[in-house]
Amino acid sequence: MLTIGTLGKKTGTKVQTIRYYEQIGLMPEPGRTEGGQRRYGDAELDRLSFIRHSRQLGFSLEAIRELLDLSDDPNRPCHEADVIARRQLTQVEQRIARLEALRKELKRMVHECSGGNSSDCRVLEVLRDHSECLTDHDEIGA
Amino acid sequence: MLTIGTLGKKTGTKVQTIRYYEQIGLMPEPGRTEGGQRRYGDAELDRLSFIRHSRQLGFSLEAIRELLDLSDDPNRPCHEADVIARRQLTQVEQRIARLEALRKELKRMVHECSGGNSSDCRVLEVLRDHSECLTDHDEIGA
DNA sequence: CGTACATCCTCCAGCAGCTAGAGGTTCAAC
DNA sequence: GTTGAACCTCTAGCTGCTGGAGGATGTACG
Repeated sequence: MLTIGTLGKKTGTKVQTIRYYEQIGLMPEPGRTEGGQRRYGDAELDRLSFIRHSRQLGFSLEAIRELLDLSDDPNRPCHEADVIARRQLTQVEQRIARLEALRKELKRMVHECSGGNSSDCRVLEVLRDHSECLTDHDEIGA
Repeated sequence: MLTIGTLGKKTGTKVQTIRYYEQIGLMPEPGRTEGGQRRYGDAELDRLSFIRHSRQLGFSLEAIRELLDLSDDPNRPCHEADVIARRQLTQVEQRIARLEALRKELKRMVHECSGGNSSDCRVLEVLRDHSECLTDHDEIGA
């Protein structure tokens, strides 16, 4: 039986985060000691590891909820998990593409800086005037 | 003189967002009509364009605040703006690197899915067991 | 058995960067 | 004069946590 602190250490999760996961129903309500402290078993350890690992791969908590539901029911088709993972992959690829565009623009901006006063700073100038940009980057960064 | 709605349309900003920028001091308090409605001039249009464009390039509102301060004072050295832009570039590059690692992992996961039941789903299996991963990806996605 | 103190508990507030809605007023056109 | 779109303020909510106050519990040591 693990305390919440030990569980946190084993999974690299802050204690408050575990309680938060419980609050939003991602983690089950665990057993308690007589005094009211949470105690966890191996099932919870596995579940939290799954959650954490999914987070590291960038899945949203909602996506993780779906994945956990699938994982809980061994008869559901694998296809569903695959769809979620592919969706995540697409999102990651889109974000990379956007960030690449930003990187290009920023690099250009920075390289043109020649070190005078802000009155004739290329960085500020580019920010002032979108028309100097190579790409559209309509959507907001990140 | 522009209404807040027109200013929003010209800069691709929602009305509430403009008011939010005013609230946090990024946009100045504009003049008002007798009835209390905001009216904007060209200076505000330029300023908001600058803010929006910087956001598109991924700068945080805090960074934008610094850039605006620089922009407001033509005697400050360009160097400062350059430092901010380079910092941003570094952050973007780091995010790209992390996302590339995620992409690789997700791709591998997805390709291995052969379409059975969730009981032997590779996607779920990989999520369950971090040790199957190629990379470390300690830090959380995005 | 008593005590120290690390860890636990609940509850509430806050971060970025907006976004949405309620409930009411103003402006501009017809 | 009247309509109706756009404005106003205020509050609350989104994601995914994180931190702190103020107090209870659990365990180790003497």
